[in-house]
Amino acid sequence: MSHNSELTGTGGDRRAPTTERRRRNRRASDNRAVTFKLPPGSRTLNQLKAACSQCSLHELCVANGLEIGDLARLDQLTQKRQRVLRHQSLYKAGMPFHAIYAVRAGFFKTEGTLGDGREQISGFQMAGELLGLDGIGEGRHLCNAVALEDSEVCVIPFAEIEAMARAIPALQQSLHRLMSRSTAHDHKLLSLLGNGTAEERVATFLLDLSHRLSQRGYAGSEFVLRMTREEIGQHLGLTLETVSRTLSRLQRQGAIRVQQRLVRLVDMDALVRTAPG
Amino acid sequence: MSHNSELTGTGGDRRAPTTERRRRNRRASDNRAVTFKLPPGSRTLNQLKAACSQCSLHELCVANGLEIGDLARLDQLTQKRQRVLRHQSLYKAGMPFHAIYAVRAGFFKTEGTLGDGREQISGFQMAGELLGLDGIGEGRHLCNAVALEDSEVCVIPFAEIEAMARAIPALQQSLHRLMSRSTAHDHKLLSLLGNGTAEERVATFLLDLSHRLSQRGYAGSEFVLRMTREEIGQHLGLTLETVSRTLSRLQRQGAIRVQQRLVRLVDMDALVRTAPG
DNA sequence: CGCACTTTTGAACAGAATCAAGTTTTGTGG
DNA sequence: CCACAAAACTTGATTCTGTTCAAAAGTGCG
Repeated sequence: MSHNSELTGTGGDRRAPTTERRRRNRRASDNRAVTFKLPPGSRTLNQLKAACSQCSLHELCVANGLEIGDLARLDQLTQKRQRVLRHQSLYKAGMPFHAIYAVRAGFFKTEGTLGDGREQISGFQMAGELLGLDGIGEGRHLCNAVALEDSEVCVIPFAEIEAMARAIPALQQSLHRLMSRSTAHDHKLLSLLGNGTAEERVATFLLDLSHRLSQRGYAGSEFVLRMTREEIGQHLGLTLETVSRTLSRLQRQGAIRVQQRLVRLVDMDALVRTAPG
Repeated sequence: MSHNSELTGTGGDRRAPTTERRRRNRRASDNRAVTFKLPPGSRTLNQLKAACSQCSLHELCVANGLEIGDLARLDQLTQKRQRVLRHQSLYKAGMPFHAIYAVRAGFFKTEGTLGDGREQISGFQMAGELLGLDGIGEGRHLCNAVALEDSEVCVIPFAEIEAMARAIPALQQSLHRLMSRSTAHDHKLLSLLGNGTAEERVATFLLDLSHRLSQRGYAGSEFVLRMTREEIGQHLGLTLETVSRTLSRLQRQGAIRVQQRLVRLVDMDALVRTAPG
């Protein structure tokens, strides 16, 4: 598949390959957020598809646990969509915080900068995951959310979902659960960066991706990495060379099979044994 | 004050130095959570002192932003106190999650274990800070919360504060703000562990402590570390030897003055220059 | 006073970073 | 469709920061 376009999840093995998507120019500097105008007529259809009640990611996202009636109310909030082209930012550090975002399709990274050149990628977000939670506290975003492929998000105005959460206990709980899980995920990552060897970090990273892809119905044992070696390194606290070497080593050990961005987890048990915990 | 039950904050420079606190036996294995029976008669007084509306940490904690009437309602929730002796656990990984906790006095660490010996301390919590947020997602605690000195917490039943947050928007917002800030703090730490040298990590750690102590009315330029070098290392992803060496180096450079647990930040600017970001 | 714990410091070692070169892949424009 | 340029990836050699191993000194408490 040359460049597959369709706002694919991440696996590439769920939807059939589709017609080529036209590539927009995407220079590294060209990262304004862009909202697409939909062609006239498509609006209604899109709204239908868009509703939480119709969304296939339903039970992974904020809608989890809601009754049918409440789902309909949530639909009102999540009408607004925003497309973000590859290498463009959904939001940037310093921008005022108004909304959180649920990834509908595509793949994001959230990166913080350390003043000098160094950057840390706090996480990668795929379909059904939330973006922007760290902006609540200060009323402005603290990191850049950049699409790694052409993507689409649901825009969820935060004040409004807060209001709705007051009326719908299940929504409130869902929101809290997601925030808490994101914290738990961060703590695991902290532990990994604090204690893990390069091999443990990479193995854990692959298993985490695999797990999240499985949850979304993609094959967990073979997938395409949406990020570069450098970005993996910025996430795991390693250099791109070390990431590359470690992937090669895991391959030599027979745990995985790597070919550029394509990864196959050949010996899952070996990976699990390699990962700590 | 025989066994210091004077649950001191953390500075040690706010209250006058007192008579030696009698050490309870504090074997590593002796870490059950213990709720003290208060001496008869003291109950009423304590409840009064205990109320959020009377609490000096008021604006740092969940009560922040509440109006006087709502504060009174919150007081109903936060009646329950729990003392935790040094080296005992407030909760442990795996225990069912029912409540979050606000540190009223004392000092905690939250540590996760990696199966093998390795441990990561995700954070240190001082007066006014929340404990247990990472348990919401799974309904059970994911780490151990251990008191580093005799401490006291407010027990906040989570289902009840959720209910109250539905009724009091300011409380809801306060809760969300605290969760978000904890995430933001984690992300900064991630960045530090991913990119920072030992010197940058230790300098940043000292500045963070200093800042939080200042917020609480303690001197930010001189304080007593409540944790061992090993615990600092488990937090920053360093060995205790490296922590010790780094503190010595910072002292040689004239940035700080260290004498066992006592730290004085002599040249704050130098520290800030050393810390990244 | 003695014992356990904590801290400091030194010396040797190891894992990842850095520096460097070469290859493959991808994208662009003719 | 091809050629060229840029980006991404791999691999090797060397360097360096922090770890490990080890010993000794300081501190606190019974």
